[in-house]
Amino acid sequence: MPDDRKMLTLPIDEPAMMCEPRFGANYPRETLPEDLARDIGRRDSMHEDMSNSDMREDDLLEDEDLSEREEDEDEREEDEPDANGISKTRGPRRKKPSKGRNERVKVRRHEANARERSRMHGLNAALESLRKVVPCYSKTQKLSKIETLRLAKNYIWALSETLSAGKRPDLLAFVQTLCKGLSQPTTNLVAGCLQLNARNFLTDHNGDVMFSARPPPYDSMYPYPGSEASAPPGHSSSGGGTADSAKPFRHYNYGGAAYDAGYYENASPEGGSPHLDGPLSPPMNFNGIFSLKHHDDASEYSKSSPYGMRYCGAPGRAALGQNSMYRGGGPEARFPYDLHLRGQPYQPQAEMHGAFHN
DNA sequence: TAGGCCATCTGGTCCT
DNA sequence: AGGACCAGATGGCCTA
Repeated sequence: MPDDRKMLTLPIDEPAMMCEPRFGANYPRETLPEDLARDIGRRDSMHEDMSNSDMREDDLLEDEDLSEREEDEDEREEDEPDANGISKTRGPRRKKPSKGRNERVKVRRHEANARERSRMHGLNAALESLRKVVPCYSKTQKLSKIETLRLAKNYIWALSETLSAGKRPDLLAFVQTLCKGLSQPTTNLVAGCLQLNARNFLTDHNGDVMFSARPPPYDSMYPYPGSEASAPPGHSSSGGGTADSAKPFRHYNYGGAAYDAGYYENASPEGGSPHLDGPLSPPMNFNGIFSLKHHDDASEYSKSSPYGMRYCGAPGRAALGQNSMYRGGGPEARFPYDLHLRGQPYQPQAEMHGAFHN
């Protein structure tokens, strides 16, 4: 049940994508925002009725010096013998914590709480960054933490599969992979982002996603020149969908690698990562592979990453970005994606955004 | 009202 | 000693 109800008590500046701040950075008490300090004070009164919760540490240290003199008296009160005259406590006598020491412990506890809050805020900021680079990002309907992590794992796995296979994935199978292990609401969300009929998804008791009908084929959403001509007759996809809902699967030749059905057949993110050699490691910073983001503010998304990546239907047409890891090389270096600057409008992508907007 | 999700507090452990 | 990290506990908010 993703929601946007909770508000951070501490405003976090949007961290640069893939450049998270160190968690639990030093958070000295005196730099606490006013509202946070107030919050701490409120909690103090709530939990322990601490009258001087906002006392500064140096004040407390002063107080501790003063109370040091009282320690002897404190110790005298300690270690009273029981009815049999035997001391209740054995071993070295422990000093009863002085009042000043207690205060100092409380202050340290508050500082630790503030650091912990800060650390968790950093963690949440990182999670928010992750939400933005996995499919179906929405400001209004946020994925829960656990679902974000699951979807990210599936996404990485699916992209790795794409890279390792070096051929064009089937949209159906791609979404199938994305939805593995996700809750039904999240599956519906992903399906909604993809403009797939959620009824096509059937989550079995193992949490695996199955399909009862074939959603619009990938090629219908990403038409490419000459695709119809290259479609082998009678070639159907692995989706096992109904014939009436699916176009005939078009065999796709890309750089010598045939794009065929069953791309993710029997594949599961749980089964370990696909084998990757050399430069074909999972892309860490390439997002929007299928431009499936569900953005409320496209301009913000544009700022999040300097590059977008679009599936390129036409082999060889890609104008790889200067920073592309696949840049250079001969025909074998061709890759089914092309990069474009996020700031530059890309018509097909804009169309896709429209298509994926509910 | 139960359950899910979340933020926060807290004490323990490990490391520097 | 102090900070980072972690996990359990707790309470609030929201939805089905």
